[in-house]
Amino acid sequence: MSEIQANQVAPLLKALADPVRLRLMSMVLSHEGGEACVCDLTPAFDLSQPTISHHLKVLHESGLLDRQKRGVWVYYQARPEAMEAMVKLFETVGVPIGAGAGA
Amino acid sequence: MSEIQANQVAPLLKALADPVRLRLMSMVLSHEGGEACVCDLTPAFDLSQPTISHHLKVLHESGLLDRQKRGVWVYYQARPEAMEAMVKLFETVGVPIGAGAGA
DNA sequence: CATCAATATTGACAGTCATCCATGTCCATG
DNA sequence: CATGGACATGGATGACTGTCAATATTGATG
Repeated sequence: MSEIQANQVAPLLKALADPVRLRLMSMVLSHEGGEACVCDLTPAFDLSQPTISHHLKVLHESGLLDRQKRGVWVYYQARPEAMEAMVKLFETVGVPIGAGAGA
Repeated sequence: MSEIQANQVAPLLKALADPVRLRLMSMVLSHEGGEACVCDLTPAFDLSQPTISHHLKVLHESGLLDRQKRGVWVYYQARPEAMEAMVKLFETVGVPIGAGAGA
């Protein structure tokens, strides 16, 4: 792995290397339609709304989540490459995605 | 993905979420015998020896690398689970491991 | 236009991190 | 036992991060 590649991959891993952001990704991926409104995500955490907004921004700016505003609500959806990476990651660590067949 | 799982996986990703540590893992994995001496690794970076030692410690303590002292030299080798995870990760981002057939 | 609800932004703060220099530890060897 | 080389540890420091409270922005609705 070249230095250049390392410098490209590391920020993506950094974006995922947080329990809250991992769970956010997981929730978006497993949510109906592959997308979730902020209002679906925020209540699942014991964190303030700005904090969740911050984490979603990190995931968005690192290219893992797409943003889409619909009316007053904002929907986030995993980008295809992110989805592939997350699925492989979850596979590796034994996390079920859609069904409940984890190790 | 449960909160517990997220709390388990995040530290592993955090350990990998650094360009230097990614390259260290890659170098150890692709090195002959799947192991590398610190003296093999340090010269590849423009960093001080203590800094490399620190990164190796992080990888070791997160369970990704095993340590083995042989005489004056210390050899690091990837643990099997780490190897699997890294291979999948490299697959996902298009990094060749042994041969040179990357995208 | 005034108000309310959903989300983002700003500013602040404590904690963590990557890095270095200096030094310590351990082992081989003369 | 003294020396030198390989590696680790400790301490310091500047940069970044996760979090919150307060506030701004935007869209729907009366």
